[in-house]
Amino acid sequence: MTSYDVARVAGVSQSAVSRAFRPGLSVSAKTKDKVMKAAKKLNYKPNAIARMLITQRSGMVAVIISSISNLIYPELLSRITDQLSSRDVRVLLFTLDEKEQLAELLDQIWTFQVDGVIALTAHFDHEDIARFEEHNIPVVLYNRQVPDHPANTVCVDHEQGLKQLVDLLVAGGNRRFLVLSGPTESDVANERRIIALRHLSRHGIDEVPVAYGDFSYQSGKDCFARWMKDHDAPDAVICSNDTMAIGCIDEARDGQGLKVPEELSVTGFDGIHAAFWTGYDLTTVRQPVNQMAKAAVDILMERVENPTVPPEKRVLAGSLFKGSSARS
Amino acid sequence: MTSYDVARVAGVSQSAVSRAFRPGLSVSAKTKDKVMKAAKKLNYKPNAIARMLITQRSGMVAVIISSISNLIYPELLSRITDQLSSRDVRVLLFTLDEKEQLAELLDQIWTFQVDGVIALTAHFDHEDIARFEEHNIPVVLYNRQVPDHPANTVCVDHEQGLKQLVDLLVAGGNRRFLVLSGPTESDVANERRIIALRHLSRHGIDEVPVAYGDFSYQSGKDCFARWMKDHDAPDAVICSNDTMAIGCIDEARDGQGLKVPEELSVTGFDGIHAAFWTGYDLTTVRQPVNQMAKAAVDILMERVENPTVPPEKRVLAGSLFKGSSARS
DNA sequence: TTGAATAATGCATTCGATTTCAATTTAAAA
DNA sequence: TTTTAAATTGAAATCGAATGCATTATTCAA
Repeated sequence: MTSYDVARVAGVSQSAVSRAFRPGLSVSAKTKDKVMKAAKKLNYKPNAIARMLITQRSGMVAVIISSISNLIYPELLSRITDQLSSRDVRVLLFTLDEKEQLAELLDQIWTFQVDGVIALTAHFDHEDIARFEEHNIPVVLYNRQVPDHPANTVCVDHEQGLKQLVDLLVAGGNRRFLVLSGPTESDVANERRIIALRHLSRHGIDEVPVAYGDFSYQSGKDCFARWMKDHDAPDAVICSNDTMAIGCIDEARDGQGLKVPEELSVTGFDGIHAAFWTGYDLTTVRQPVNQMAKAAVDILMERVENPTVPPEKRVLAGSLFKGSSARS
Repeated sequence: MTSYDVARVAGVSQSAVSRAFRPGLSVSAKTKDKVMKAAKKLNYKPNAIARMLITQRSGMVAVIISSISNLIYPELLSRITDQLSSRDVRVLLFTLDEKEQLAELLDQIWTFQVDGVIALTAHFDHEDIARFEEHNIPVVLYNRQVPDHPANTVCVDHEQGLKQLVDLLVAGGNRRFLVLSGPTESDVANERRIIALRHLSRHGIDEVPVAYGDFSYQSGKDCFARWMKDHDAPDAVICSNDTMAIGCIDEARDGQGLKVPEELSVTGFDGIHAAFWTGYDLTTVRQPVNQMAKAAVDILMERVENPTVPPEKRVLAGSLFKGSSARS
């Protein structure tokens, strides 16, 4: 079923059919009506691919996601998809586990002529961003900054969130800290670690030890277990994300026989669903996922409409959730 | 950068460029080499959209997902995406929360000319399947059967998995059961409930009470709490999925002060990551997500290549995981 | 060396809609 | 009723690659 078929049945030209289906174009009510009737009869729907080819707009946005197992991403992905689809834009989903796959992935993205990209991934440096600029494809990064390169970014306010978190822990009497960080390759991990250490230092708490995991539950468990082999238990463990914090709590309780929070405070970051399960009831900083998804889509689509709009970094405040996993 | 540009630089025809980029077509090594050199120089990549238009193949598969918050889906989605991308097929992601949005979603799918559909959703009846057949778009359903309508399906073997689970519980001395089911609108919930009840009955255990939730953590908690208001604690709760089971355990421990598994056995179904966290260590039936994702993609792509292949239902065995959430 | 069979190549058409431009119709103003 | 401006309309070009067909170049056997 093509627009020509509809045109024949409706007794108008093919151009008229096309115009009838695009809003705001010059068609008389009578013609439009004839076209729509014929279209309904033939069950005609305009072919999106032909439209993409001629308009040079695909109506698709690539969403690139690493480690979907990080539980913050499913919800984020869902929200982003909803936001985009309310603007009549589709999501082309790419997963990216290894940095090595990036080159191939970028080729795919060019050939598919996506209108824009939302990157929920760490495997993206300023060179990659530059390549998108060459192709005039706007990109929005999530919780990620590229040093020395202005880029569209949506970030949770780590500074503000971690300040509140650290203040709360110190006020609760915690003095001997351990920071359980994500890997040093991760900007988010580095930022969270450095900021947490800085705020501790402002309370006069220095030389705080750091153990490194990979954001996973298992690494939270293992890192804490390894630490406890050679050290006394700290008062509090500040984890880079909720998943590690949950691993740490499980290890503390079941592996080390420590009571949380009586003998050990544990905090997370993100506000994943599981953090609020009563078995954990994590003290954590919640990312405003809805607003962040909306912000990412808003920023992106504004640049899609108008490519000359300069890059923007939008920082959204997180909210401290006072659970029962930490003395406070 | 179009194939014409490359053709000019390489000193060949546009057809030659096209042929150089498609495998198995008749081009001499010399021509191919000239084309590739020119393509590299111009940084040319074939335009996927133009290709779609002429070949009538989009190289995209629609994945429709409801309730991404069901923790089995993120992993599944990730596996499916990997499987598809290894076949050089992209994922167009759609979320579908309300049945009402389905009509609009289907329109989108037609216009985008996807090569196939993988449906991780309950909102799909045989009428919808029939419409896909009309459009010659193959569909694979996940853990879902459409009565009286042959359809491509990948299912975990509920029968076998639940038999093992029930046998284990009975062998462990559990006699007084409660079934915590997902909603009756859900086929999966119905199947799991009915099969569990049947197997209990084979052990002479009849008239087992059922409470209904909606697969969510909160509903697991709430249902169990509500049940305990008017009843004595059962020996064991068989839940329709892991998330409800986790909710049930949290309510049992923190709300009702019951020891799991000493005073209450709780089992789940699915094998989500959180089920294996030591805080829960759920006895559950694990879906072989990798194989199921692969099976779904295999079945789908076979029908994409050859639309006359008849529908197939593939049932994969789950594996019983004996955690410490149930006496056994 | 010749002829037949095969491989390589280019021309021109095609996919299905959008859009410019010129022609025509309609509406409004005089 | 005539003139002018505005709104509709259709013809034709366009987006960028794939491909059937006819032509030319190559290979191999005789």
